[in-house]
Amino acid sequence: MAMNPKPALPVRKSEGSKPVQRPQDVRRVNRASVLELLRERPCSRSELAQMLGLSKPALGDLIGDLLEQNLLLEDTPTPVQRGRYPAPLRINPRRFCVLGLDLSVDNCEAGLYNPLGEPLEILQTFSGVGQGAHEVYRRLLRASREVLSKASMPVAAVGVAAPGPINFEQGQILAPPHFPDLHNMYLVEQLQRDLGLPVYLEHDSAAVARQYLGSTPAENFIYILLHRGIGAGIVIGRQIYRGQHGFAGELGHVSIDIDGEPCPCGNRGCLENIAGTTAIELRYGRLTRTGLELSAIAALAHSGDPVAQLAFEQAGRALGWAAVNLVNLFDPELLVLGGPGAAHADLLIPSLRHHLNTRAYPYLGWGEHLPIEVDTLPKPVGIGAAEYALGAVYRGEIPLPLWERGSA
Amino acid sequence: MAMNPKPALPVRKSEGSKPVQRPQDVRRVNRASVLELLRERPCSRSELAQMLGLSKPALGDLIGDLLEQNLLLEDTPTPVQRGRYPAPLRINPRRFCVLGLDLSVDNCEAGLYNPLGEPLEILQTFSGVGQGAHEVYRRLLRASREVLSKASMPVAAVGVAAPGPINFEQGQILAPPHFPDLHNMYLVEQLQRDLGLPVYLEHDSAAVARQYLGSTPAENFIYILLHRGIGAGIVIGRQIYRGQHGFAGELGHVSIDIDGEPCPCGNRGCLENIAGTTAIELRYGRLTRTGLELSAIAALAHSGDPVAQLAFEQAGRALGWAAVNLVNLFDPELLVLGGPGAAHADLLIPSLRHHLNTRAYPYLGWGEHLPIEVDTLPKPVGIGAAEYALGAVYRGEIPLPLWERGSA
DNA sequence: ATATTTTGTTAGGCAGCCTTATTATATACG
DNA sequence: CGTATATAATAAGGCTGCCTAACAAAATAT
Repeated sequence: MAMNPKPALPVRKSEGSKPVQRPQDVRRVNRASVLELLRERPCSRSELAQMLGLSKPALGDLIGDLLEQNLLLEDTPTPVQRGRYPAPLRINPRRFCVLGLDLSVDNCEAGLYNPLGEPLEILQTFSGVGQGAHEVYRRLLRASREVLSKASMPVAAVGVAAPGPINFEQGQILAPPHFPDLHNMYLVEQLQRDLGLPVYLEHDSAAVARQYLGSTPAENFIYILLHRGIGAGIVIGRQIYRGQHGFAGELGHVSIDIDGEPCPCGNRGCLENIAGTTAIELRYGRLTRTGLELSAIAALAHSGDPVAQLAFEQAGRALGWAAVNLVNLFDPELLVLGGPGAAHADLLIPSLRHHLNTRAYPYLGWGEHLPIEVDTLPKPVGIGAAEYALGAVYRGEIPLPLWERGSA
Repeated sequence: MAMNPKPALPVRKSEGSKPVQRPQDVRRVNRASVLELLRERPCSRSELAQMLGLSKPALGDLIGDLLEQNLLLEDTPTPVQRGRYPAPLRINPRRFCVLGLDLSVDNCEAGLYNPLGEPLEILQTFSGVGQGAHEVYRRLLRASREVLSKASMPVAAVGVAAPGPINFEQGQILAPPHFPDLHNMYLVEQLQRDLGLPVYLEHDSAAVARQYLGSTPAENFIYILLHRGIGAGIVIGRQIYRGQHGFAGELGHVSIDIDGEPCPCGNRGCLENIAGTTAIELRYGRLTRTGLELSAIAALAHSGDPVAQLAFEQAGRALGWAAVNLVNLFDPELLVLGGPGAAHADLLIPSLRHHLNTRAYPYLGWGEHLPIEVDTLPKPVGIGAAEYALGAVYRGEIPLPLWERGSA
């Protein structure tokens, strides 16, 4: 089933920024802006109008639509200052929900999220790497159905994050190096058929970056996802950049050493063979002839073990090198470290920071001033996947499921 | 004069994509689209309507505006097929012109360009590196005024390309390593004052990329500018990406070797110290104890000199390494080589291509299929600078200068 | 009580697009 | 030569979505 030669259904391209060519598109744009602002915090009509630079009547009209669709709730006005009290508007957290899936090498996760992106119900299991496409997909579907059965509100869409590379046109996973079961799987088509919902597929690293957009005002940043591999979610103008073939951000396969060790990917000296979590474990293992897991090595490093510290330091140094190059190429506003490796960011950041401070193009000390944030959110990939689905609803790409009038 | 502590005039941010929030903005967007299409080739109203996906009446109306402003000319209908002949519309090449300036290390160039970006008049001289900010600016201004005096149509705006880094907010050149005369110069403010025209400042590498946009349909590509330094113009969705501080694309200071030679920029193993034109000259010089210029070395390489060939091959290999990393990070659709170094692209490309083919993330052979084009346009930087000014006119950011009615 | 301030709505208008119908200009062909 | 057909461009009327100006509502200040 995973090997269908061709997809039959039309496949949704996600995050498609349609051209703005007519007045109706303006409405779509403004509607999405309103919802994005309201995700941050409740606002009154006046406040929204001012923030967006639109007139009060225009905004009132727009809000009217959203209220009618029950996407927003209007709370009772609360005292603020003198003058009529503003009526706080907020997103209706019970209007609908979305399903967010994370299909990673060792994690198979299905979660329900409310319109604010908050988790309602999460089911985590193993993806079953090495047991074949059929089995992997079966687990994913089973988890999805189980979670869906618990939904207490209509489900609008599904977002799924998977390792790249991905063919977005066809909704097909191509050839993730550490997850051969998925090779050439038409994931979108299958899920759409089996779940009967619109499905949005995204890179895992793009998904986490998408998720992080919610908690940062940064316009241009790079989210470095540290796990066995290393991915980069590239955000430009608050848009995820995917590349021509949906392939951008393979930071793990950037070469740090032109004559380095060959990597299965074809390149040499790939970053992820030096700074990926597996690489850290292997390095420590080679030095000590043991086979500890990452967290154990981190614990040793914290308790002063110099070899364990070295293992992390070398990874940090390589990441620092990568960071310098990213800065000189992208000039981002922010770097974010996330994923399993980021749990031990305190061991990586000192050498990363040192490299960045001393080597990034030094004018005005942009290297020194570049903030590095650590994303500690528990399940960032699944949330990111859900965000894609949410975004589609916000942009009005998906017809909203019906709701029972009166169920505030 | 070049050291004004603060700029007084409001400085124009160039290429600012204003938000689309109201119906009028839709017009602006569609107007710019029409003009971009007509730059490629003359089209009829029907053809334009179909290409843009707009209705014929809407397009007719828009064209009416543009004709009224004399920005377009309507030629006599010519036989094409049966049915009424379409009236070809084209951009009026005599409606206005723009000034394009290139202030590079060894090139100081002022040119007039018509609305199609075609050069009308170009004056090339030396920038006077090492003679101080005052002298450099004097030369630029003098060349500008001399060229402007030859203008036979109203001048709408000025575009100027300079080496980075640049502070775009302030219109200030910061600290180009090879051109200390320019450090901290408020170029935009001075030019606006001295020329009395709106001025748009851009990186040299971004400018050439902007220029190349005119001759390629590619959405996402990277223009690699090979001169003493190496710059990258990053184009995403047919927009130049500048980075948070207008600093993106410093490809020359990406490190190819974490333990390589120190570079004045603070990093080690910088690409431009291996593959820049100066680096090639130096490498050949070290090997042969001579001091030839690049073109002489290239001539020797063509005539079979193995040392000269090696000097280019090593640069090509480093560029290939960079290309692989760019592909794995950006997944571009196209790479373009331009600038003085690109004149000898035939000596660089074989090893570059080899590296790219064997090492880029191999799925579907995207490395192998990635086209590499060589930009052979004679003065690409000046044209690129002019393009920025043209774009501003097309987007309607600049009030068009008056014209004498009747001067078709 | 009355003035003031702030929020939100109503009414009327403009811009820009669409659809449908009409006019203009050409070829094809009996 | 006249009519059918095809294509281009315009005209008329309508819808959407924004704006401004005026107004109604709801609170505080005095």
